[in-house]
Amino acid sequence: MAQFWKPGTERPPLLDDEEGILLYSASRSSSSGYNHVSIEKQRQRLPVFRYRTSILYLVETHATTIIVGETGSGKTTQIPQYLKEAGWADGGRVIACTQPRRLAVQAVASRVAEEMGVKLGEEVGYTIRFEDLTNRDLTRIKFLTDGVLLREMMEDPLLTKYSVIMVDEAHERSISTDILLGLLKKIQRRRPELRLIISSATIEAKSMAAFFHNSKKRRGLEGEERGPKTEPAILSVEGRGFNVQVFYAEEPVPDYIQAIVSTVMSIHDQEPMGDILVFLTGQDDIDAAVQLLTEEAQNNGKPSSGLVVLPLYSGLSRADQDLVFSPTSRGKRKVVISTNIAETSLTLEGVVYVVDSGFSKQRFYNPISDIENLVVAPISKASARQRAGRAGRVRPGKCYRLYTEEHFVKEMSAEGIPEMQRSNLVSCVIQLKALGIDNILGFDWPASPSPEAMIRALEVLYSLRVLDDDAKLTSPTGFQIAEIPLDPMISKMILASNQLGCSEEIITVAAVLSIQSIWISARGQQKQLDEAKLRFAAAEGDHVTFLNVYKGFLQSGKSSKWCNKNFVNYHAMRKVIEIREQLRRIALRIGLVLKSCESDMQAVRKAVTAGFFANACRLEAFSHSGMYKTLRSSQEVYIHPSSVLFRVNPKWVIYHSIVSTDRQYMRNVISLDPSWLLEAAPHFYQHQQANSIPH
DNA sequence: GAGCACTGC
Repeated sequence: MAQFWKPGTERPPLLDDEEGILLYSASRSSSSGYNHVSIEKQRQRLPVFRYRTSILYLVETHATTIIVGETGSGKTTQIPQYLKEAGWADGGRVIACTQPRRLAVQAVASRVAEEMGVKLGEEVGYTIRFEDLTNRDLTRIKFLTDGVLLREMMEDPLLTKYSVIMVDEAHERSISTDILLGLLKKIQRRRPELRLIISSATIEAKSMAAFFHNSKKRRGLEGEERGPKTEPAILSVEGRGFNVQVFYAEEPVPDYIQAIVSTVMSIHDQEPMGDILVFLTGQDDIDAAVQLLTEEAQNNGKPSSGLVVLPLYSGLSRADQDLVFSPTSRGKRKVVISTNIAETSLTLEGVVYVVDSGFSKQRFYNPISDIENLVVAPISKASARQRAGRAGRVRPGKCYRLYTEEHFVKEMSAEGIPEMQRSNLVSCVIQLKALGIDNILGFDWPASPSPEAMIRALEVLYSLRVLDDDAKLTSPTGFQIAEIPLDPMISKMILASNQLGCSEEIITVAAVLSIQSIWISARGQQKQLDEAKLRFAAAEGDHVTFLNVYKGFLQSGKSSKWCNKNFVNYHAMRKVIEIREQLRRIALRIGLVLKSCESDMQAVRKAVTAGFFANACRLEAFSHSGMYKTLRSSQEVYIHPSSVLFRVNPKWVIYHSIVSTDRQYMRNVISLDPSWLLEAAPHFYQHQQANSIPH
């Protein structure tokens, strides 16, 4: 059994994306009827209210204000209202507040509309992909995802309609937040009247302030006293979370699944009621832990019989995910074993105990091989605090860390590596180019990506004929591709389909490729899933198989029953329809002609080749193990067993992506004729023609 | 015959 001790008194700051929304709803339900508290009273009770005047003063006098706010401080819902009350939305101007996630945008916007007593979509509105609930003439406070605001910059690079832009959850450091921060800093120089509010966690506040501290004086303002101060202001607002007591393992834990089982069992046996949330890395570990714990609880006789053990990860069906939100019956204790999804994206009420493995799966990008890997790695201190905070939402809680305090203090980094420094930058570079940022290598980022990754992205875009010899966007190809909100290789495939007469089919393929999976994750029902797949399987490969599934879905009248019968994920298919519809509109806007090639799958395969020529592979001549080598760099790769071409092993294939485990597996594969490579990308393959491509 | 942290446009 794992042993813990308590080091002094640590009170983890509680960061949360919902920003007190749940506290509101709790007080509403408890006060319904006799103890009614007016919305105005509720607003005044929030910690942020005490800082109203200071915040307005700082925003008035500083170009950038950094707000450090903890859970339930109310900053997200209140600050935009304070700004509006102070006149920042007068004269047709708009106050913007960005969020990293769609759900948060919707939740916060509807709460603010309710508080202001206005109809959502009028004075208060929101915009997320596929959904614009704003009114050009009426909306004064607008919530949106940071990705949407970036897209808006393509129409209006200086974001002229906004008087104040609040970037919320900036400490999460997503790629779009970082690009946005870099661009907003540039806009500030051109628009001294614009005000920025950056909401951030404690650790990040100083580096954020340093980033926005503009040492260069603005032209025309030297010696003059007008205009806001360029040095950012920092203001801290306390939260409303409960105290969480933190315990560390005495010794390093050799097997964290086993440690989780014993820790959960001892909490269950010794601690008062309250649900347990366990953070693990991925599906495999979670399923193993759920099974072990369930067995343990059954063997352990009566004190443990009240455990309800549930897994939580994004690959679960919607129904299985919803189980973790259903209330437990009296005398039962819920144990949810989760990935990082419960760290920020989903909030579980009723959690009093958190068990933290100290690890998560993180993406790392290798610009040399151009491959992104998922690796189990230690989390940051910030992440550990965030996890602990999940125990203090309803009452004081406890957090059990399955690592030593020494490890926490000495080994764990203060904050995680920003996504920007762990990713392929192709989409990011094209977006900046489209905004007229020519000197990509000299761009002022909150965290600079490696030059290798930048150069690799420029190379890929050059090979796609998106950038010319001077690294400028080509016309029309480069500009058209920048308009399409997808990976540039997919966008290039769409453009090619226009000439090949198969755009109707290719936008379907593009929509399917841009979501996780269209199949139901079928643990334990693998055989049935494989059989279902065979009903749609096409000899050409996975892309054509997707077209068959899509056709079947339409013929069924978009039926969820049909989906379940065929192991197709109904929610994924709804998303495919939405994305496809958006792509259709964009295609028409950029001047493409929508045309079906009917049953000419050669056209479809050629279009795929036009976008993904760099991912072409050849089967090794004497290989019976299905080994392929990439044409570009002679890397050893294999067709993933989930592909319809697994064991079919056509001589030439193109893959959509690589999953690396013990081998490099190609996911989503299509066969091709190698002569198409020269047709699609002569510049890329000419020099290889002599030795590798037959003609 | 094997494996997919999480967002977002």
